[in-house]
Order: sequence, then C-alpha cells, then structure tokens
Amino acid sequence: MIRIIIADDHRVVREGLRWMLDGESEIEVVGEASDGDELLELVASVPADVVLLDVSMPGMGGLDALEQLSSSAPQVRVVMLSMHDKPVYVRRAVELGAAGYLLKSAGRDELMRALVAVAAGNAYIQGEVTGPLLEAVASTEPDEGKLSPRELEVLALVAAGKENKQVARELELSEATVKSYLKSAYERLGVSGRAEAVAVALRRGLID
Amino acid sequence: MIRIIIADDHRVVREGLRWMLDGESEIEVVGEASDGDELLELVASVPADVVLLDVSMPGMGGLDALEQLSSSAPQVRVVMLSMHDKPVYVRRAVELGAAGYLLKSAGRDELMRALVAVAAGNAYIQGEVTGPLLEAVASTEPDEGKLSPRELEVLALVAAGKENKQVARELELSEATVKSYLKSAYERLGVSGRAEAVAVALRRGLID
DNA sequence: ACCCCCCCCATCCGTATGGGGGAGGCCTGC
DNA sequence: GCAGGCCTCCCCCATACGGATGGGGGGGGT
Repeated sequence: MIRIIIADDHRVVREGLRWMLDGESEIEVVGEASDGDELLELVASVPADVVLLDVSMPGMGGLDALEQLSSSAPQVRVVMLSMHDKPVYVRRAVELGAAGYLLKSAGRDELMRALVAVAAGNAYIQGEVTGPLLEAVASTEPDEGKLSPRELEVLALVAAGKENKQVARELELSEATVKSYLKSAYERLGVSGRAEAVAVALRRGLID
Repeated sequence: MIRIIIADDHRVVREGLRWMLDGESEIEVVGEASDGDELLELVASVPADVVLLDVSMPGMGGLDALEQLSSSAPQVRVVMLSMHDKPVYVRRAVELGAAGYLLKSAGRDELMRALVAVAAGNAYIQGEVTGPLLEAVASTEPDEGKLSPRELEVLALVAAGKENKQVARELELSEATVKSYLKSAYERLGVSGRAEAVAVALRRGLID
C-alpha cells in the first residue's frame, strides 16, 4: 500500500486525483491539503509515503513547500504536479529534492506509473518535461541564464534603486519597453521579482 | 558677477529665490529649470557658475541631476537645497560632488553667504546640517549602516524573492511588521526600495 | 528615572510592479 | 527565405509595495 497525500489549492483537482486514485488497490489517499501550511501539518501528523504537490499554490508556493518538506520530512517522497513545463520550474523542483514531476495533462496510468516508481525509491520525470529538464541542466554550463545587453543595462539601473520610469528616462526608452526587458530577465533568471533578480545577477557577477 | 541657475519644481520656490537674489548686485539669475532634464539642457546652453538645486524633484531626482551634472559639466558648482537634514541625503549630495548644502529654511543672508563661498571655490554646508553630515561621515567607519538581526533576516528573504506576505509567514510576523523592518532597513542603508536594498546588502556582505 | 533601541503591530493611500496578452521591425545564420 | 533572437512598444488589471503616521512593550545604558 502506498500512502498518498494530495496537496492542491483547487478542489476540483483534488477531487479529480482522488477519483483517479481511489480505484487503485495499492493506493491509499490518507489526506488532502489546500495550501502549504496545511500540508506541512498533515505530513507531520499523518504518516505517508508520497505527496502529490501542486507547483502553484497561494501563500507559500509549491516549491517553497517542497523546500520545507525536504528538511522537515525527508523520508516523504514528493511528486510535483504542474501546468508549466518551463525549464526553470522543473529544475528548481529537482534541485529541491522532488522525486517526480508530472504535468497536469497526465493521465491516470501515467500518474500510477509515477507513484509506483517514486514509492519504490525511483525518480519519475514525465516524458514531456525531460526536454526542459535536460535543457535546464545543460544550461548550467554553457550560457547559463545569460541576459541580453539591454536587459543587463536595465537590471543594473534597477539595482541602483531606479524605478521603471526613471530607467526608461535614462535609457531613452518607453516604460513599456523597460517592463518587457525586466519580464524577460525574470524568466531567464528564473526569479519572481526585481529584488531577487538583482540578488541573482549580483551573485553571478552579471552586474556589480 | 555670479551667474546662477535655479532648479526647483515648485514655482513658488523659484520665485522666492529669484526675489531673494534679484536685489543682490553681484548675483545674476541666468535661468530656471523645473526638472532635471530642463536643468541639464539649460546648463549645456547657458554659461553659469552656480546651480541652486532642489533635492526632491519629479522624474529624475535632484541627486540624480547632480550626478549627471558632475560628469557633464564639472565646472559648474552645485548648491543643494533641501527640506531634509537626513544624514543620508547630505552625505549622498556631498559624495556626488555638491559644493553646498542648504535647508529651505535658510534666509537670504545664509543663501548669499553660501553662493559667494561656493562661487569662490569653497564648500558651504549650512550649520544645521553639519551635524548630520559628520554623523554620516563618521558612520563610514564604525557601525556603517548596520542592520538589526531581524532586519537582516527579512532582507535575506526578500533577496530570495519572497514577497512581504511570505516573509511574514515564514518568520511568523505580521505583514505590517515586515514592512516596518524593511522601512527602517531602507533608511539605514540610504536606499529607496527592496531592489536597491538587496544590492547594497549583498555588496557589503551583510547577506549572501 | 529617563532615553534610546529593538521588537511588534495597525490603518490609509497612491502608485509602481508584475503577469497576462500581443505586435512590428531588424539582423543573423542556416 | 525564413526561423529565432533582440529591440521596441502597446493594452489591461490585480495587487504588492512604500510612504505617512501612530502606537505599545521590553531591555540596556547613563
């Protein structure tokens, strides 16, 4: 018997998963959580083998929850469930110790294969995302999150505390353009905002 | 004759200064600007000895304008005009090459003394702000913008891309508290937002 | 005793920010 | 000749953010 905890903020998704899993004889769903905190409590109180964890959840995101779990309950294996196949997410998840990664488009059998594999101590990455994963891993060496010249200029000014409007003025661009540079910079760096972007860029020596 | 350019976004202030200066025989006001860009153009086209520059202006701030001036027209002496006597501002101004610093509370004679002194190649810092200046300078060595433990914790999480709400959750604080830590951190570091704060903190090795 | 710093919290409010779209021009390499 | 990168710009919209302002409690110095 594989004991499963489902963590997703959308009820329909939880129901859907439950429905898919309830028929299986070797699976037992022992709990559900709708956000990160609930999940952590649940894991602490109910013994489980695998957590099915949605990447995007309100409050503490799925990746944050994963991070916490890795330290507070390392024996629990985590399978991430996501809509995105963006390299950064996949990579992040794997780095943080996820044992599996599935897209929400996955069917029942794919799901089962993943759970069985993971419960047995293996890793399971869905075919559709192995590409992104490899790409992400590959990118650790060659052109690791490089930014375009313009993106760097913008980021440097942002690090100097300028706001978008001022950056636009200084570079003689429209604010819209500045925003779009920042957006793409965020994506490339795999970050969620200017503060983190600046942090990452500084640490990598992209700016100084 | 000392040729003066007045730069302030408030018309009343400009008028007031003009009124104070027009009576003086050794002073000639050769131009007015209401923002940084105007000022830069003006300085480029009209020869002047001294710029009276408001610290807080829309768009490019007074300090930014000062920075530009220092490189584009180093021969022009700049007297900053400010409402604040905050150490950071004064220090910043001096660092960026201001030759004078006056509070807006300054009277006509103080103003004249400053202009004459500055035009003659001297520096003039109004008495009321020498305190803050010394304090700022003194602080370059001893406890240079140290942050409290809590402020550091918050900043570290901010550098990791967390938003205030998440930081609050993680440290088990209210969001209001997180904000108040950030605010004081900004003040101590002399920065204007989280991005710059993270940059400064990283560069100084306060976080990593 | 008093002051100052650190810790913690709150409310109001304007606006900067970031996420979601999309679009056209230019240049380079295949 | 056209795919793909870069540069440039636009819209909408929710909300995260920062500024202003205020408070209370505790501990350490002088």
